[in-house]
Amino acid sequence: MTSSSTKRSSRAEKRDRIIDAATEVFAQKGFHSARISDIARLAGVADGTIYLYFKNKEDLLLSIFEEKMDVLLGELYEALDGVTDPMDQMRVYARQHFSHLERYPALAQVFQVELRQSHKFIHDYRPEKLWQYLAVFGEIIRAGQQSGAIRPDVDPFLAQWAFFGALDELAIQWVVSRKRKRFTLEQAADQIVSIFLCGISNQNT
Amino acid sequence: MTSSSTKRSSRAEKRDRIIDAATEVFAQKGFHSARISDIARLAGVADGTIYLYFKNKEDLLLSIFEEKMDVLLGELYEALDGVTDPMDQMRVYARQHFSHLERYPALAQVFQVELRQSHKFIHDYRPEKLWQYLAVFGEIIRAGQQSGAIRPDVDPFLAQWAFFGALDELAIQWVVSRKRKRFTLEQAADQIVSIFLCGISNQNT
Amino acid sequence: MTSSSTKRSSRAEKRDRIIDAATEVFAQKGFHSARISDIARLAGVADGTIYLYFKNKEDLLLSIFEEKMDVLLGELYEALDGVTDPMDQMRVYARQHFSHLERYPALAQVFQVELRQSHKFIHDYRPEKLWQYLAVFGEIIRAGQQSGAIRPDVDPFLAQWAFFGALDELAIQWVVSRKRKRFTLEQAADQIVSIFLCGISNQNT
Amino acid sequence: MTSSSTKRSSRAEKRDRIIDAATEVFAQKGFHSARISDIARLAGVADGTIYLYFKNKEDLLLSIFEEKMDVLLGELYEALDGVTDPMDQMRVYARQHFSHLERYPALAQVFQVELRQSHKFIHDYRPEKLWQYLAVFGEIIRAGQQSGAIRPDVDPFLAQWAFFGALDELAIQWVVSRKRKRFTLEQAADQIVSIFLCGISNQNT
DNA sequence: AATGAATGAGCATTCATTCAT
DNA sequence: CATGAATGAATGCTCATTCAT
Repeated sequence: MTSSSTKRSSRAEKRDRIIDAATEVFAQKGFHSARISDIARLAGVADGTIYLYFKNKEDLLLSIFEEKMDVLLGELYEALDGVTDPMDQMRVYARQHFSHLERYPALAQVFQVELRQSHKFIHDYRPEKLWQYLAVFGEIIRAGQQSGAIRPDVDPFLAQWAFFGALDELAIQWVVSRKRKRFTLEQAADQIVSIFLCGISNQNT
Repeated sequence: MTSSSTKRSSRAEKRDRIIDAATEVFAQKGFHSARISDIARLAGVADGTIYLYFKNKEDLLLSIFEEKMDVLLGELYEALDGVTDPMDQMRVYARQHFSHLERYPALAQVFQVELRQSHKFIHDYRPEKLWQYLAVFGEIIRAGQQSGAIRPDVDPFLAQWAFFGALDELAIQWVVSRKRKRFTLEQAADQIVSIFLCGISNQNT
Repeated sequence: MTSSSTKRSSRAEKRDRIIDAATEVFAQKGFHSARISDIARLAGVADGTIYLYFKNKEDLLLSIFEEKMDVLLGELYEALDGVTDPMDQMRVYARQHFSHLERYPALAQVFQVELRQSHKFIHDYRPEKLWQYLAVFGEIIRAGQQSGAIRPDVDPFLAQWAFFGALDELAIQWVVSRKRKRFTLEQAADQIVSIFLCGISNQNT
Repeated sequence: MTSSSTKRSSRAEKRDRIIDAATEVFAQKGFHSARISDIARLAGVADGTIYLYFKNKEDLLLSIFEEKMDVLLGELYEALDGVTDPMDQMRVYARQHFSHLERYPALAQVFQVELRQSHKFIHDYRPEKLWQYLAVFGEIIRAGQQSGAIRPDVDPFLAQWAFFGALDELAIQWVVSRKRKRFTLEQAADQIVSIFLCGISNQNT
């Protein structure tokens, strides 16, 4: 390993340490109450070092989003690999989404709660990674419509947001009802998929 | 009219003026950027006066929620009055929800965006009015299950959140995409209801 | 005394207390090392109160200049009152200038040293009060030229800056050589006036 | 040329590059706003390298003063070489002073403005090179007094500061009124010398 | 000698909230 | 009830300087 590659890897590693420390601290104290010095201490670096890697506190929050959305997207593609039936794809999509939140509780808190405290994220930011994530669902619908498995009068754009909204709301409720979980995410995934696939009406069965 | 009732009504009226001013200012500048003095000026009162009516800035935000949820609930009950078919009830529910947001854009901004900037609202607050609003939907489902119109294996609790999440997410997208709306809320309402009722699968038609 | 005049006078009085405290602290610790909290403590107000009267730390410094230049100008006019001979006027001008610095050592430090630490004062600010102060000297020259007492080939604009520069430099030297004064300001005033009036050449006597 | 002398000369050359870069950057952005990294980039060295040649940022500023005062002094001696008449010597002194500032505008900015932003330069530093520069003028006066050309009651110490103050103030005004120069330095030099030599009174001519 | 990544001290300023009038 | 002047807590960020390589 060359000196330059050592430096590069140590640089990336330090960046990761900061991202992870920030995720923990943001989850624990909330974005606004989290102090840069808290994050620095947990990451084992000086306050100023954070600013060598991130423009400011908000950029650090948005970087968590970018970084972890990459992981989430990667896992999604992997999970969908080989699944061809649109109904199965949706089930995999929902389960994978919730499974990720379940495995990374601090990240779940940041994604479902803290990120939305950021005025910038809500107002100015263009969360392209999220759109890409949603577009996967949109594509499932379009493909299903092509194959005739899905009703042609469904608007893929609206449907993907509705589906995501359902997932997201249940994820939020699951995150904020820390103590007494009223449901498991697996149950939730299956219900949502079932409703989206078949509706709730009894008339068609 | 007695002097005391005059005072009472003037007190209530002043409270309303503050609530409305706060809604405007929060919508315009965002919760965190909004200054109490901005709200006071718009309401035509002194800064300190606001603290005679509300405990603090966050209480003011939450009071908008409480106050306006009452209106929203009232309108919902009114709109559902006389509608008996569960399917029709859901359609009315969704349309009424969106219609309200459409009529009060500043309030929509506060409900869909600013309210969620409040650490307290997200973490500690128990938004009972929201639960009550959701429970109306849950009851529709339960009644439909009683009458056999709705599948018995649908969990009303999860379904109400999923439905609300879908409505909510589309409402957010509609609010934040200020300039170029990609859809009307009426379209969105009908799609969501259609999907919830019948699902997206083609197999049953 | 009406309530409003009481308020006004207490307001002006508080402003004065802050100005005086700032003068002391700036003189003692230097502009950059002086902390707002130091000034607030000495003035007997809260840190934030200072910002009700001044835009920021630099504005506070420049306000000392404005405020005290008014006093300086007032004293100058008073001292020149009734003096008609240009030569006498110049002598009065120089003595009055130095006498003021001598009586207010903290202010002298601020005027001669700290004010010039302000990037804004040097670069952007238009010290109109200073120009007015200088213009008094320029007028003396012009009047002297009218009456024939002063050489017509002297450029009043250049001469006023040269004269002020001489006064100013000696004032600086007097201020910074805190411990061992090598001269009195009275001596200095007389020498400068003598040189300006008669030059240093021996040929004319 | 030995290797060591090569190194020494390259060392001196690098030091000069840093001095010149610092002069430019200080003149352009002001002492406080100038960043060491700006200077390093312009000099083509690493940030840390500057600290191999200078103790700190302030030392760098003062080193510009020391370095360039040597040049100024050298030029002054050269210009005065062969001039024997005290009156001529003063004229040469003033013209040489201003001519130097005119030829090196960035240096003029640093000398007339930025140097005085340094708390250390004003308070603690003993600018011996400046005293030496002034002493040349003091010597002219003393020699003139010996020869009878200059009034014996002129205090050479006060006169040299007064003369320097006049030169200095006009230099500052010339530097800060970047856009619209109200006078040329040549005019200024001649006026000052004329006033110092003959005074402004009309009575002696 | 040279590098440049890492350090960490240091503080002006805002504005929600209070309370004397 | 209403006012609005006064309060004071609370911290992100910069950048001169260091030092391991």
